[in-house]
Amino acid sequence: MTSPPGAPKRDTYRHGNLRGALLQAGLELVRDGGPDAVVLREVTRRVGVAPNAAYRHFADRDALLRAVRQAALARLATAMEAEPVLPPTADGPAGAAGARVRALATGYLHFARTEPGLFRTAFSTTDMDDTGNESAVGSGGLTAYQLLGAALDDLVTTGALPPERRPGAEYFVWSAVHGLAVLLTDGPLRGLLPVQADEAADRLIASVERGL
Amino acid sequence: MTSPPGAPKRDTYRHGNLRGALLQAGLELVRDGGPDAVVLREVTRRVGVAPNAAYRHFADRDALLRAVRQAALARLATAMEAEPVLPPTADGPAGAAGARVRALATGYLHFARTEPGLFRTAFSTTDMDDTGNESAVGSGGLTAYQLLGAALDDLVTTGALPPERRPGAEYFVWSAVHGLAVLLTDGPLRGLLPVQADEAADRLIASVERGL
DNA sequence: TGTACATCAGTGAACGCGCGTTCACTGATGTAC
DNA sequence: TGTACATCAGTGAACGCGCGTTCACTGATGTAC
Repeated sequence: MTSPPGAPKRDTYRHGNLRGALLQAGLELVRDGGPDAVVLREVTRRVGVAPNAAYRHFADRDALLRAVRQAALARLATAMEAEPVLPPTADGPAGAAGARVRALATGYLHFARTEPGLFRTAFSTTDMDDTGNESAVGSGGLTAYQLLGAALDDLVTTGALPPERRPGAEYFVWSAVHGLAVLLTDGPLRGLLPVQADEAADRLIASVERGL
Repeated sequence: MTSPPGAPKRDTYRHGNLRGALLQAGLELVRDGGPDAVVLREVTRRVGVAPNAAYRHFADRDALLRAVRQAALARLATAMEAEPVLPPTADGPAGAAGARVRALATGYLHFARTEPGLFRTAFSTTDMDDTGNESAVGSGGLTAYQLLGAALDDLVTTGALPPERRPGAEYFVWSAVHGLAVLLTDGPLRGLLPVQADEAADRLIASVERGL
């Protein structure tokens, strides 16, 4: 009467939280394998359930993948919030606001490099359910995009950023940081040594501040 | 004795340039569909040849995909070279060098937005055959990365960029431009109207120059 | 407290699909004599 | 110039695979009386 090895034991007929378990398994798969690793049969296999059981909780494979993507986006937001803010380089509230922006950028890059599978999944395209929607928020209740926007607003109110340069500023910051993250994670720069990547990240963040 | 409709006619037993034809078909598929659209059976179908005929010219599906990727990278380099250089904003060689950098960035973004499938394929990851290698060069014989490097060197020799800021500068410029390209093409910013995307691109390029 | 019943989460078997790849082959082409 | 032959590009048929999804089902749970 032993369960098959590696398969999760289950004593009740009902699972209890199958939806959550499927999502969790999806996240694990995605962690090393990216979005394509969300294979319905494999996900149910991991949870120890028949393949079609998933259809009680997700309309189809794509719905499951979307849920996994939202969860990955939420983790990104959480990682950005959690990144420690280093001592400001300048005094006063303006210096603090700058330090906050740097922390967000660092957190973004750190997440991408530590969790490349989750990062790739978070930005894998399917349809238009975007970063700004739904359950993509971090522990603070804001999305990654909203965190950045708020930090840039602070830059303006503290006088560190001229108001006329505020519009569209998030596209610039986001692009630079996202670009490096993608190049390091998935792209031609994936061969860089960690030290080199660190240095590239530092230089990039400095250049971004200068460019704002 | 009519050939099946849509299938390319072939009067000789030998194809003549099957390798080239397969590559061409791969590029067409990739153009709308990205790297996953390189399906060996579909490629041979388009060329009007038995599926296994491809194995005379490519070791396996992945080898074909790699060749397509190199071709896509080459087209990117060509597009960057071909982008017209706008009148410089400053006089002298320094102004010209700046205009050249702007043209490269604009060409990059233009290619990504005009040919999202090719762009995505060019940077789709498989193994370590990188941008800098093999047949990824444009019509001028340089890769995209080399074009950028040369333009940044000119910035230094003309005095527009302090030499101490030259090291690693390509990572910053490349990241910013690549990041916007990815966000617009594949990512959360793909919903932007063309006008908005244009403006974001202009602002980004201005910020990058400021940040250098 | 006990019984009848509706609900609905999970099952088991099956489907059709298109894929990449292998095999032994065929027959046009180019070369050696 | 003519014939024999080796080469090797493309063929035809078949393979095993794992996938997503559908179907009619079973049986534990929770509720109504």
